[in-house]
Amino acid sequence: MGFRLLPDHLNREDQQALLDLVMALAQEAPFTRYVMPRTGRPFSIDMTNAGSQGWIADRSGYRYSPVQPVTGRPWPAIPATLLDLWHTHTGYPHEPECCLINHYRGEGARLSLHRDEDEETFDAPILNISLGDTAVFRLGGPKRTDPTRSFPVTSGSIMIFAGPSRLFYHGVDRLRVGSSQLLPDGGRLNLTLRRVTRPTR
DNA sequence: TAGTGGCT
DNA sequence: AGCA
Repeated sequence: MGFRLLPDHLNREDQQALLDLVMALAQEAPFTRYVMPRTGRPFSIDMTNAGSQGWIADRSGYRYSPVQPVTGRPWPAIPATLLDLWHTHTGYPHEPECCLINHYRGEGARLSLHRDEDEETFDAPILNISLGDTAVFRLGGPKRTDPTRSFPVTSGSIMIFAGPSRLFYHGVDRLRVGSSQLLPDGGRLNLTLRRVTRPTR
């Protein structure tokens, strides 16, 4: 089905280096708690982005934006380290345009079952990197009613959603708070690298 | 009808 | 897993 989980793939130094990059990015593009379309209810996680396109949400819907909606400034560039990981693990012949960064601060932080489907193209895989507390992850199939399975995703783990799994439902049920000491204040960071627009060739 | 990146 |  094209889904791959690489448990504990990144060593401690690589994880720390990525954490430092994220903290630097967050100085330029602050983490924001978005609200859900229609209901206006807030998410339980904070988000920011790097890249030419950033994933955002507000009462009118989900979409990609070239600027941070609060500051109006462009997102910072995707660091070379992450571009390297993208090419190594996806083999996709074009650059990713979005690195969505989700910050799960602790108990109660979750992301219910959904698909990444706001992109113009689904040809490119999605690369997912976990830092910090272990997440109880849930993976389903192409329909929301398909059977799901759940499994822990630890700090330094990488997931690749390629082929059919690119559009599989997935989510985070909860954190195992305190399972990692990587983040100074605990919690979990998740980076998802995506191609947003269809490459012109 | 579909909601549904949520809640019970 | 089912909901409304």
